[in-house]
Amino acid sequence: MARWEPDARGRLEQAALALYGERGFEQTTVAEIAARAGLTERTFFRHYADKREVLFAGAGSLQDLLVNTLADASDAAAPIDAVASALEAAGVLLQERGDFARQRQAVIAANTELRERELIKMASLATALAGTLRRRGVKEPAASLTAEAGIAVFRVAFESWVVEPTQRDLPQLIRDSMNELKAVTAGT
Amino acid sequence: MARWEPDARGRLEQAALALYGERGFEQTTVAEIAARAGLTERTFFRHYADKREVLFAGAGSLQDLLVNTLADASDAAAPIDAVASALEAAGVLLQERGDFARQRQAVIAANTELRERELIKMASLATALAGTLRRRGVKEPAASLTAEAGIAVFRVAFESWVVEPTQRDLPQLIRDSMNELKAVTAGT
DNA sequence: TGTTTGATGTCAGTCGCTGTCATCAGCGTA
DNA sequence: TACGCTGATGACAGCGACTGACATCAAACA
Repeated sequence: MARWEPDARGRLEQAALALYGERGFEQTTVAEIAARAGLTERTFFRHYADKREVLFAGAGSLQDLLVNTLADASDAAAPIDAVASALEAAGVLLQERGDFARQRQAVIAANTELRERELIKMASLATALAGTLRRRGVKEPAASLTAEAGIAVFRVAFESWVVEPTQRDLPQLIRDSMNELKAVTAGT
Repeated sequence: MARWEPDARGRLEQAALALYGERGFEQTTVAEIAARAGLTERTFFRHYADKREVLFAGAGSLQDLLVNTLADASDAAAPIDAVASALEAAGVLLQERGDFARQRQAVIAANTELRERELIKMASLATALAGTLRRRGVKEPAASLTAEAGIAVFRVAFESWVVEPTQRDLPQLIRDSMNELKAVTAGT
């Protein structure tokens, strides 16, 4: 017989997403999240650094997927296209968790502090992509610019995917956005 | 005879920048900032929404300059080049306040919470630029992509300008970064 | 001269977050 | 079997960020 119910982290994440969605992020206390998960406030902070981080538990695996896909991309591909393929792989992952991703994004969009946290996670993705590009031989500032541009493409595509009523294909939206960026940066 | 010393906001900003630089952001309390400015903690929060915001008082005027410059750009210029000229104008402004900008940036770079705040300010700039582009007739998602790409260029250029020991010209760095982005997104 | 205004002070209170110590089922080991 | 160790959790005190409510009082105004 286990001493505690298993998967404390999962229960905390579920409780937090539900409460943030019902009452809003600011109107929810950490004590309430912990109580719904059958735990105490102190235990919440043993699992998550702060009240926001509980919504971003999956960021690490997304970053791993991005970096690994980019690292495995063909050397023949131009850096921007290698980044594009990595972004599409991330798009596939997010689309598989479609309902969860949309609910989570609605909560984040409703609160400025959560948007801040999301932005720094995106910046972390860009930094990781830039490092991988450098390991592939891309020099600075090309590596950082390619990575930042890629993340910008991803952000715009994800934004429209979340909002759209008709569930368009996220990887396709990413490809479209990338083509749009190329068109927009092409000289007149 | 004035009832209070004038320029409470300016004194708070100076005190905050100095203390954040000396002890670090986390090790500084709002009460200490207020005391150095000859005020109370409560008054600090009447001028700034939170402990971070005191470092971003100039963000509004920077955004105004960006938007106005973009709005006044020649209709003949491609959107990305109109954005580039606005970014260069912002670069001139920052370069004029060179020492202050560098000291401020060192403080921000040293703390994650401050980097989060800076990222959302940059995102706000991108949103404002995208709106101005739309008013100039650019459609979505081209407007958002152009704005986001422009901010990415600005971020990379500003980063290297801050770090560089030799004080290269910031507007020139922005032009170089923009050209690098165009090269990087050009098809193979 | 009386009134209003606006920036500030004072104080109490909530909540995010941390340090510290106690608890106790399960595990390995003698 | 008995014993000690481990690791996840609970309990509690405390700090600092931030807020609401009320008081103050010089300056501007009627």
